[in-house]
Amino acid sequence: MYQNDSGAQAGDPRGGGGSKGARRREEILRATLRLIGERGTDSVTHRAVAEEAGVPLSATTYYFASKEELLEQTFMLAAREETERLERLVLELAPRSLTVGEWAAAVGGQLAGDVASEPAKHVALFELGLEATRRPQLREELQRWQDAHLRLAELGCRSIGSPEPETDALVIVATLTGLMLQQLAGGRTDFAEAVMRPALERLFERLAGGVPANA
Amino acid sequence: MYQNDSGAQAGDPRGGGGSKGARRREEILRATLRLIGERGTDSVTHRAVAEEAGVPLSATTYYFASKEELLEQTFMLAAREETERLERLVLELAPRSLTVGEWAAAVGGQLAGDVASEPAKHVALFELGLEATRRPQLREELQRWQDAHLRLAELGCRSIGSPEPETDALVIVATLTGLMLQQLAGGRTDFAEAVMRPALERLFERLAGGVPANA
DNA sequence: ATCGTTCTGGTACATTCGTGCCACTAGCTG
DNA sequence: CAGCTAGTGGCACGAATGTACCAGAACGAT
Repeated sequence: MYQNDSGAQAGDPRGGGGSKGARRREEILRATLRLIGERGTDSVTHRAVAEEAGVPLSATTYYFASKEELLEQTFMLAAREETERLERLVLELAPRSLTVGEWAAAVGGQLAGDVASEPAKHVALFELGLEATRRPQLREELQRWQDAHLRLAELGCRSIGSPEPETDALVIVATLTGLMLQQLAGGRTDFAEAVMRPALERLFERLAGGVPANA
Repeated sequence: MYQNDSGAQAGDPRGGGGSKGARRREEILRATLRLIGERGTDSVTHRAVAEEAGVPLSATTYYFASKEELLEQTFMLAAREETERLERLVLELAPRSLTVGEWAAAVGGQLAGDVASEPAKHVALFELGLEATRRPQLREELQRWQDAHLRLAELGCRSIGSPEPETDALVIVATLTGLMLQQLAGGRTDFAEAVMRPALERLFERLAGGVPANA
């Protein structure tokens, strides 16, 4: 039995990693993610996923005991990847002692770029986040995810000399979440420059202590 | 034919408003909202809605031509009500020239209270917002909704003397959205005091110009 | 080569789904 | 009264769904 053996996935899922079966498993998860983002959670059926992934119907029931499990695992994959990406960004930026304006530009640009280049993935993350509202197991994972975000934001806040890094991290994570949602819902192409950047510049600048971003 | 005649609903839907049929129509919409919030968009089927609303199956197809239309109308009902509620709050607070701390307490308390007392409704709003990502007609309504929020936030910003009310409104709406999402996902009972209030106090205080909230 | 496990791909089935249909009642207009 | 429209409620149908099942391929270990 391969099912329920969720501990076997590759730690490094780039290109050719993982055993043969693990790759197929991941293909299925990615297909699910694409479906959720493009056509909504309703459209996730074993058949639709199988077709999207290019595998026979039974492969989806082989790797995942039920539709519930399929959705859970999809969320965990997406959340893990997203956290890693964010982690890379912050850990790369933090030691450089940037100005607030540079932080805003870097974070905003990266975030808006990510959302714009993979909207389906981010829509799916929100959908799954809401799904987690109702499923205890997903809820736990979601909580871990939120905590990771908070820690990263706190790190950034300390790096710009925030006097209240914990509260500020709370505000920043909430704002970033809200902005991502706005970008997804609004669909404008100039979101990064027209909304995300100015909003973050203003926010970071004020939180840092009132120094104008371009001073 | 009653269908597609979406202009007929009551402007004042308390208790006994609207014609006989309009009340049933609204009952169906509210049942749908409850279902979405408690069991997710997937669980919205004609049969489930009918049972939840206490009407026969055919009533759902009589008042709404399709499942799509049912979801659209549900979103519009929820969005309209939510906007009205927010509008009432801001219009009541704005002329009172409150301090930033009072603003934070009022807005945060109200918002957290609303979310806590009707979590299903707010989950449903987010779900439908995501759905709007894919449906042009819903998207338009969502845009109007966002704009209303922005205008209200801008009004509040001017009332606390923000030097950049437009950008600040952007930040505030995004933050409130993110905080609501956090409250829904986290499920902690002390969210209002432990998270929402301090975050908003800090944010409002900084945006207003750096005066401590309790000064 | 032979065995056991992992994985594959096809098919079958009971259930649930959206929706169309129709006979019927309620309530108003003349 | 008749007649019309809005609204009601039960039922049926074809399509889609989750999932079980099974015969066999692939493949490492002995």
